[in-house]
Amino acid sequence: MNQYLEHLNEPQKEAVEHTEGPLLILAGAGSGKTRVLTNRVAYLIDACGVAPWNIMAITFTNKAAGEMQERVEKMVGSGSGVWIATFHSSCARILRRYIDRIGYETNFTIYDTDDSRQVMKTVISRLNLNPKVYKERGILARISAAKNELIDPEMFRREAVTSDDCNIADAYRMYQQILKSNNALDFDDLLVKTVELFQSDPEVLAYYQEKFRYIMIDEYQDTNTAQFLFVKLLADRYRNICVVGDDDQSIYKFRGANIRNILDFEETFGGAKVIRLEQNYRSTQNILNAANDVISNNSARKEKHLWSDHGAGAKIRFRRFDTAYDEADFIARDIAERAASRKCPYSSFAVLYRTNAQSRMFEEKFVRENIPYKLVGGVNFYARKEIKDLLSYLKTIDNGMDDLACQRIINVPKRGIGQTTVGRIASFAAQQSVSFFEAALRAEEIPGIGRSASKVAGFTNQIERYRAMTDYLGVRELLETIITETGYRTDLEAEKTPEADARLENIDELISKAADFEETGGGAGLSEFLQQVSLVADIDTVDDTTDCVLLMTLHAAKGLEFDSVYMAGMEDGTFPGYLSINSGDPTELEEERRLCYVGITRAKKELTLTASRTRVVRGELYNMRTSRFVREIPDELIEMDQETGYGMRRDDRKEEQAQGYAGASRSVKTKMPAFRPRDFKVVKADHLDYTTGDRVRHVKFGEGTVQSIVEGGRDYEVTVNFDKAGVRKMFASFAKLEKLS
DNA sequence: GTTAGAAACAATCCT
DNA sequence: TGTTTCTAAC
Repeated sequence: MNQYLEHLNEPQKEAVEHTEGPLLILAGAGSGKTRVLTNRVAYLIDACGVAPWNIMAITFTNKAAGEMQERVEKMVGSGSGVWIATFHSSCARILRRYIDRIGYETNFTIYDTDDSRQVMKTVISRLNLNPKVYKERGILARISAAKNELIDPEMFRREAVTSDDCNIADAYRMYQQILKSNNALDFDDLLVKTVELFQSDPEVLAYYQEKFRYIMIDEYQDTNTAQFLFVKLLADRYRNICVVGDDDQSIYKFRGANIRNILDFEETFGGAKVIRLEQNYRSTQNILNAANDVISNNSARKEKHLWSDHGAGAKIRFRRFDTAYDEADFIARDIAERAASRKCPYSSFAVLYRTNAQSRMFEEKFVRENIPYKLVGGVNFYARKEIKDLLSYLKTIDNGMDDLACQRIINVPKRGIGQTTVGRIASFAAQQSVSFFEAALRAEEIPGIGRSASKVAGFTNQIERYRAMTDYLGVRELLETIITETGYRTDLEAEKTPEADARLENIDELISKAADFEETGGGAGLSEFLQQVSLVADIDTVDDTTDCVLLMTLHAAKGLEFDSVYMAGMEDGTFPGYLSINSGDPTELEEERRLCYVGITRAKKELTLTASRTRVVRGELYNMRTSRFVREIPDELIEMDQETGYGMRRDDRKEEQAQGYAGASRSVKTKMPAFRPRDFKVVKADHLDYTTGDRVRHVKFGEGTVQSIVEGGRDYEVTVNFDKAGVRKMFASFAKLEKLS
């Protein structure tokens, strides 16, 4: 038997061997689809003699792409040449080569959400739209939705009926104009423009159709219309398309994912073969049963029969606490205890929650318990101010048309170029219809610019020098030059605050990423570096070599698995989120339920669900009911907590009536200001354990010496000279300083 | 032109 | 609660 068929079950084998024609693999959670995909690639190359460069595999994350690439290379030898990438990177790669055929330049910039918002702000003010009615985020959401459906500004305009829609259509058109004049694309454009390129240039399309004779798409249930068309166009010639997905794991409707893509696959690609993978190799039967019970409450889905031969395993634990504080505390301690007693690595644990805002408390508790952890998501590394500043330098150097990047750094670090000057340059640029940078080059011509002209010239000279340097300097060296010469580093070093130090660390990290890129990038240039950097997802930065607990949202956990999973915040209003409860659209609740299904099925051996009776949302405290999803799991699968009595799973009668903030309406929320978790921190201690001159430890700043203690009305104000973090003033009740003997 | 402090405002999930 | 924008003073 072929080596790539060994250790596979029957349907898996069938999936690997079915190489010609359209194939739909309905792969339940944990059914070994990644294995099937990698083996299928290897099988195509080794057994069918397909050239590696004729194969394309689309994965959901860069991380998954990297892992798959690695595994394939291990099987068929290194340098396989198979194209394995995400939709977005694939499109970026294609556009880097051919976008000049549709009127952009190949060194285009990719705008992130932040950049898009900036652009939209100008659009709103230029169109004189009422900013009270038209928020950037809202308009951008509409535009994004349109792009996902491949609706361009003209079509949007034609279909607009209300005056509101007309305004949005105008905004959409102007937004695209600005992007184009900046030679920039937003995330959605990457797909839209690639499809546009394929549709308008038969030569390019034919080239890629010929190239990608075998196409595989993972997580097909989460593709949107633009992605579907991209795939459809590419596969049209050879029709060797294999898609893998699970309709129960479709969790990206908000991003335009169209579940019809997977449901209609057989019709779209006539004669498609369908294979179901229903044996689960990941979880115990208890976990699987819980997942099945929850998901069976959804109506629109393909029935499946997932089973496992791993045995029943441990019951699912459910714990309920008074506050989210206690909840986080329990999870941190529980993990610490289990990791120690079982001698299992921290990386076998994960804490999953619905929203990033929930992560804060876990971080705090994990620091306190000394548990190594990695927070996935939150503020994206590349969204940090210092990183965006430096990247804007690179963008300005790389793409002189990117006005946004240029305006961002023209006065960073301070060069004495203020708003008024920037405004004058911008209007001159508009009037002459040149880019902002070009206008800056001709600063002397700008009326009223006065003495600032020389300052502007200093900036443009600097940028032009850097541009010349790109010929002989790599990205890393260029970055280092910028950081030193502009004084960016010295400015931060002079600050001597922990925040500035953190920024410096981030900058060093960026430099090492640049160095990394130089080593592995094969001589690729600045545009490629910037592209790679703009397309990294949070989850991509997780490396499995460091042993730590992962904290992340349920969305980010997709595709991952852990021995022990903690799902926190199992409350109506938190999860499912109140928006989905109050929307009146049952499909939104079903999507949340699928998210719950995804979460449960991440667990291999152990699943712990936790909830809190109260939760602070935007500074206000609400009473919470246990999540309906918890109640959808039958009693016999759940082990409750006897010791503390916190485990009462069903809310008692009274609580059932008490209105959580997810209740029928928002007005019935219960405010309990006296109970705010913050409040009992502000209670002044009657005495302090330490006094002036004592050595103390702070959870964040480390060790230091107490310089003075001032008794204030509500609290003691303590001044501490920390060894690492310097002198800090703080309130005793917040600082929780610990005396060192 | 720059800064800090106050007021206003916000609403998942992600490339 | 946390962040961004506005305003007033340096």
